[in-house]
Amino acid sequence: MPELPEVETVRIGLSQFLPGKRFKAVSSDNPKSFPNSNEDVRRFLYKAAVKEVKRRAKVLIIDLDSEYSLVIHMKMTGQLVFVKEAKNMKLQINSNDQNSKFPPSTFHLPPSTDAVRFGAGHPSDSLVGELPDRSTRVIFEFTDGSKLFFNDQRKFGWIRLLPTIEVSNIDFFKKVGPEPLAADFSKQEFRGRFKRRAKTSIKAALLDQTVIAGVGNIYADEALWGAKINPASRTGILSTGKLDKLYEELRTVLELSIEKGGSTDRNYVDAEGKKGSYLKFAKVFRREGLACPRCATTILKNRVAGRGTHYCPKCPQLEQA
DNA sequence: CACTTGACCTGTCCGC
DNA sequence: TGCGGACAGGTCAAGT
Repeated sequence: MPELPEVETVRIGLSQFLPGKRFKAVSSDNPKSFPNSNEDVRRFLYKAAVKEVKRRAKVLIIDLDSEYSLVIHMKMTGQLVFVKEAKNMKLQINSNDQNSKFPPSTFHLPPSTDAVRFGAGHPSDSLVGELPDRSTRVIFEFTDGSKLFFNDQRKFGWIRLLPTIEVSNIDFFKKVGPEPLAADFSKQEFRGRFKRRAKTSIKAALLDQTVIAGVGNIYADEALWGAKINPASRTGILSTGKLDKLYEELRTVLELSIEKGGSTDRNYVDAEGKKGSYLKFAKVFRREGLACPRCATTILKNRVAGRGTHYCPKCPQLEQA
């Protein structure tokens, strides 16, 4: 999915457009993507307005003035794309999806309108064409005619409408670790979080959302390269100095990526449908077979913690010598 | 508990 | 060109 920098980029984008917008209609092709009942939608979403768009870990939270919130996890392939002004667009979503094991939603379908993309960059900067497309799972329409599309090829992602006060009680939020970019997140706390995971690889520990929030496969590999740590290293053998270096590198990499609008490997786009450019700056991710920017050794890719893992085999050794 | 593996889905790419 | 298998940015539930 979108990792922390991608979700943060979407949050920043949506924050420009959504506050004050009032929901008029929602449609969904798939209860897995949006399981709320029509009754909940009618009572707490329709006529509610957006107050604020927030993020915790890789999850977006849209607070409404009905004291309800939309909680959104994009998982691997989710996209949230805002489309301003639209007319004559066909809204029969996923009409070709005859094999779906879920019945079509009975949510009220928005009136026909015509898509005009808002803020779309040059076509080559966009992965999103006419919307809705066959990956569109949920469409929100606002009273001014603008729309928010939730596209999700693999259907792992979800959106839930919950009372705002219950958001922090969902299982994921009760267990998730601290925000790595929070001003009060210290090196000491970072080191301490890994004690529980001493016997696993540092890569598995970084990906564990209950240790630190928001790190995924791209930034785990990038931060470990920055700190000259082999991703397969057992967490327990890493020195205080090494973990401190990892703390610095992780924060640097996450901040740089937010500045670059996130990473687009395959599906990720920002709130206006545009790709992020961080991968141009990546040192190891998706660079297997190329030269390490530091020591020119060939970058390898293999499996660590069940995930494709990119690393320089030489840098950590040079460091120890 | 800590740790690993497979499942959830669809699409694409690669080798035969 | 077709077909099977591996793999893809993330969690979960199960197993040891």
